[in-house]
Amino acid sequence: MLRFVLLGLLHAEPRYGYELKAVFEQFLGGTWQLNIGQIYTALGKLEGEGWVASQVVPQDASPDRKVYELTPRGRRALAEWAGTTELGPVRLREELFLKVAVLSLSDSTAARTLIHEQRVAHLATLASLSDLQRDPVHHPATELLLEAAMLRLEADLKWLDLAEARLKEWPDDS
Amino acid sequence: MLRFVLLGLLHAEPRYGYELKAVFEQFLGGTWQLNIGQIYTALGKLEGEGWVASQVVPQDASPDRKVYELTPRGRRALAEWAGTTELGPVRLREELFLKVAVLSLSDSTAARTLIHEQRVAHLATLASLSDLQRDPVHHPATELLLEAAMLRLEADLKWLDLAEARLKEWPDDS
DNA sequence: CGACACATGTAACACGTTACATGATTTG
DNA sequence: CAAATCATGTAACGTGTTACATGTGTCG
Repeated sequence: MLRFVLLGLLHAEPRYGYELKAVFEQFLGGTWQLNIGQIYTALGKLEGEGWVASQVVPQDASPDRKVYELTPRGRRALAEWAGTTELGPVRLREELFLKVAVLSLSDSTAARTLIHEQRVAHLATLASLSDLQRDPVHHPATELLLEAAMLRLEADLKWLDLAEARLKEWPDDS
Repeated sequence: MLRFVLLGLLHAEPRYGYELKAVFEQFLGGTWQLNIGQIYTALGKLEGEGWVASQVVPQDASPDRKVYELTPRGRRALAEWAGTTELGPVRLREELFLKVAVLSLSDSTAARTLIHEQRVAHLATLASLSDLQRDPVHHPATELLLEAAMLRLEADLKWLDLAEARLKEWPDDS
């Protein structure tokens, strides 16, 4: 996935690794921080598959840069990945959901505590995303991503309410 | 995460691997299918950490079973995992979001197509979850999980509408 | 000179996934 | 006997993550 996003960021113009890290993180609105090493291993793999080509560009006032650009095959791979609809049943691998569900099996008091704490945390996250959004620095696509995050947070908050109500209904029947 | 859910399922009563697979998948409402091998490697790791203890139980009418039960340390590890609130910024690593965002950079027509297809797919998934829900076979915790999945799907559908509207506003300014 | 930003890379790990191997017992 | 179900396991892979190593050029 990461590799395809890099591919997507290379679509507009050739870039080098160090730069890509910043572009990537900015594109994600800071919601996905990378270790710089990841960029280079990912680029190595992309090059191995013939999806990008590199070229060392000497620099006057800084170390040499290895600039990558999309190949035609890379362009095709990107289009194929991005154009593929997600089918099949949901993947329900969210820690929060599983924690509440598992806790409800054995210790509904702990479940309630977690719900309360998580609501506070979610509200704080929502607020910080809202602040981020107010900054008009972002690319339109980044704004979309931030809105996705907020909609999900709101959905999760709704779910926390629902979970709390359900826990009251079945006091303790593990 | 998988390991902790197994731990949670062992909280109620000791179980063996083959059984755990079925219990796990049922608990997740079928939204997380496992390869049987995963169970055994996970149990091996849990045993290595001293969180579960096993005991081979000979069987009359079937192969021997290796029954696992929670240790006190396992109980503590489970409580610590489940009781920990998720902090920090959102993790925005959803393929759908990234696909639309990446496509919007270069090919807003393709983005629109993806949005339409994904909406259809999401609605179908929502319907199948709704069917699943009508079956009253599930554990209350499983119902909660299914509702989480549905709330997220609804949020994602809302986002697809929003993304479509946004794409109309900025016709093509990569 | 030392600190810092710039720039590239490797090794090892964590976690989930798949494919494959092995064997006992029941049923047709 | 063959096939299906029950039951346990190993090896290898994919992807993301962390820690670590290395070196250049600038600025105070």
